[in-house]
Amino acid sequence: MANEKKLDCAILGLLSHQDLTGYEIKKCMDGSLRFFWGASFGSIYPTLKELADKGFAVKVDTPTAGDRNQIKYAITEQGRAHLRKWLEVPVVKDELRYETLLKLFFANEAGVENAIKHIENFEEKINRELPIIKTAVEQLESVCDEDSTHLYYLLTAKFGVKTYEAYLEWCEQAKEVLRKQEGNTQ
Amino acid sequence: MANEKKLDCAILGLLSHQDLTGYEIKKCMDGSLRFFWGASFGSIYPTLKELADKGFAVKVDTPTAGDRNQIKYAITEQGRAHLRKWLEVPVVKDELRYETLLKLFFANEAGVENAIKHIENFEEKINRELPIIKTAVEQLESVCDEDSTHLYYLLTAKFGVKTYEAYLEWCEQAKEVLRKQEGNTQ
DNA sequence: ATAAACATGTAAGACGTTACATGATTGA
DNA sequence: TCAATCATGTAACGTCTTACATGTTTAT
Repeated sequence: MANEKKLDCAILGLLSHQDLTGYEIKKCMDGSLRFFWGASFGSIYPTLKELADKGFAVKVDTPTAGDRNQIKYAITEQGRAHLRKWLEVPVVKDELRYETLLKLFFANEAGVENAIKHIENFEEKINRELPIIKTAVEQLESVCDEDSTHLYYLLTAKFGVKTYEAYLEWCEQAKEVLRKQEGNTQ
Repeated sequence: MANEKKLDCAILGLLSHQDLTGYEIKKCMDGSLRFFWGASFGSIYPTLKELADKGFAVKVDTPTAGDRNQIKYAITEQGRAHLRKWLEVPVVKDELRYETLLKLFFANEAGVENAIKHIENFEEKINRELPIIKTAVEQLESVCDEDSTHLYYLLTAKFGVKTYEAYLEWCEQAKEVLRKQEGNTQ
């Protein structure tokens, strides 16, 4: 019960908000879920078929946009029940793999400048993403009474802002420490 | 070049600090790398063999503790070169999968109380871990001149403190928002 | 016309976890 | 003596990514 395939639940969750195609699901993953979840086409399409096989989702006819190759899926009652059951089970594990920190941890082998470079790359990426999330927060704050799904989206976006700001503070601090070191040994 | 198997590099990195057995490597993963990397025995032992096959590591005789079933590994010059090469390549991607946020994002389907529960579970876990990391920071700060590997360890630990504190702030905020909601709709 | 984005899918392979199997050593 | 920890390993299985294959539609 606790070890459901998570992509199943992620997709089912998206379908619980609205009917979607595989392509649109990918866009959600790269959009609102971007900073805490991800999936490739190569996993989305097969999973969507599995979901249909299990009766958790069904293809729906799209009268709109006639014969674009689209296949829209809708969640079924069974699918909704499955999703709900998963939601009620406690989280098993948040899986974090910061390649940046891994490289930093072993940076002794490659030198201070190299370490600073990794931190700067990380910082740049965060600086690119943060304004996007902040914009999302503002938009969501203005509409979050209309639909309670917005509220949860808002909370995850706020999580993004909090952590990204913490990242940036750390980057400053870490660079400073390393620059001092640079003077001493190198 | 950029797509090295990361566990190879993580283990090589640990071996660059000191000779280790598979069991000890696992303890490092569950210790100092805990909050940003992880690996199971089922991946460590086979990887260690692969590393030996490739000439990146070698078994070393342990005169100490004679015939305990230990197999200690040491990094070779080739292994060190491989590690250095990986360290010099920019980070490909930090992979974050917050199951907690995934459940929160779709919490509309299971209700406010369920959402609060997930946040509280998350909060508890962070509250358990944070003092451990803080202790590590203090210890590292007192010895970080002796050995520059300590400096990098310290920086990653500080990252942990920063982000964990941000998590906790967010938890408070998020619970407050949800408790307000609870009054309104449920 | 043509590039970008839309749209779906498969196959191969990499990677990792869980569960199992086995046994020694240490400390209470 | 008995539980915990030390210690190594394999097999089955699940999951995901990458690369490939294919074709349409839209906007410039």
